[in-house]
Amino acid sequence: MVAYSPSALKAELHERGWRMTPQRETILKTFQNLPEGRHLSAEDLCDLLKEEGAPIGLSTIYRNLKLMARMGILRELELAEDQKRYEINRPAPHHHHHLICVRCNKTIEFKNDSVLKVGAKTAEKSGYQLLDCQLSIHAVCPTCQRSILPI
Amino acid sequence: MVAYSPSALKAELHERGWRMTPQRETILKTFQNLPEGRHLSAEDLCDLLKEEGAPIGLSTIYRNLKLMARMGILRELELAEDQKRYEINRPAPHHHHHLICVRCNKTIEFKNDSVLKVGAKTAEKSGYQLLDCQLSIHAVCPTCQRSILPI
DNA sequence: CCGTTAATGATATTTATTTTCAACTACGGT
DNA sequence: ACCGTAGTTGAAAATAAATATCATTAACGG
Ligand SMILES: [Zn+2]
Ligand SMILES: [Zn+2]
Ligand SMILES: [Zn+2]
Ligand SMILES: [Zn+2]
Repeated sequence: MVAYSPSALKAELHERGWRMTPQRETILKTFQNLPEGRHLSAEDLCDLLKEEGAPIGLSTIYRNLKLMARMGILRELELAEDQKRYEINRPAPHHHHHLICVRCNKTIEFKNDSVLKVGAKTAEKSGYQLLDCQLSIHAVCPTCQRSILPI
Repeated sequence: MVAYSPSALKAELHERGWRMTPQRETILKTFQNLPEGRHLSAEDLCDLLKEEGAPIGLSTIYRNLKLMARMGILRELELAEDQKRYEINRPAPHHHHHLICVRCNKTIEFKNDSVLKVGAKTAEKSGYQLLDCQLSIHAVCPTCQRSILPI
């Protein structure tokens, strides 16, 4: 789990016989400039780039979100919703986890280095190359506990 | 996070004005009797029940998997695939986490009580009622590291 | 046993994601 | 700087997980 620059991405792509493209650089930079706590779906990103005047086709976005997640550059999150969301994958001390209300989807980020250490050690012990380590706590927030609305 | 019996499920359903049904009991018992390490998708469960001569409609299965996950009875897992998978949610010492190869989806379960404690404490500190706590380690398994096949 | 109302299940629908494929372009080689 | 190869893009079509619809069934309190 390392922080990526556009040139580092380019180098790793070339290692595999792949190419750097303006679209890939745009996507990487967009996530790097996103404030912490912002998690984008594929459509969110598509809309955001359109607004900023640098539109990228939705298929390309889907393809590269998956690619960059599998490279360990992005984290693929399932925040108790019906679509995947992504954020940049940064090492400690930026690395964090998510506490998610399963009813209203309100999400709180929190940090805990010991969990990250457990993840790194577990992967290493089995000879796995670590890409991402995420603790997801599914729970009911105080507001939803009070609400009468059913599960 | 408690272990559920059919009667405990019935009691909690009644608290909310809902009903116990044979289908709900079948689903609960099926997951309780499943060996550790078995994770079923909605369609897996539908097929399994059909084989066992106690078929349940797919809509009913989808509805109740979601319901029981939101009650904390089942865990909803995203095991690096394109569909959600479920398993019974049992407290320590059965509680476990998942190490997932993002390329071949091979999954290893492992236990770590300290992570569960972090989850419980984090939820409590924010006044959240804990339902499930899952550490997902996304990584590349030894076999896939060796393979030439691209990400 | 009855009446109310939640639950089921076959079907239709939605929608996130993937696939297809022709046009484009990154980039290694000349 | 120019080619040629082969990876990439993006619009459109296809796929499939998940949800909604709705007539029928059945749980359960009285
Ligand atoms: Zn986050
Ligand atoms: Zn909530
Ligand atoms: Zn498991
Ligand atoms: Zn693998």
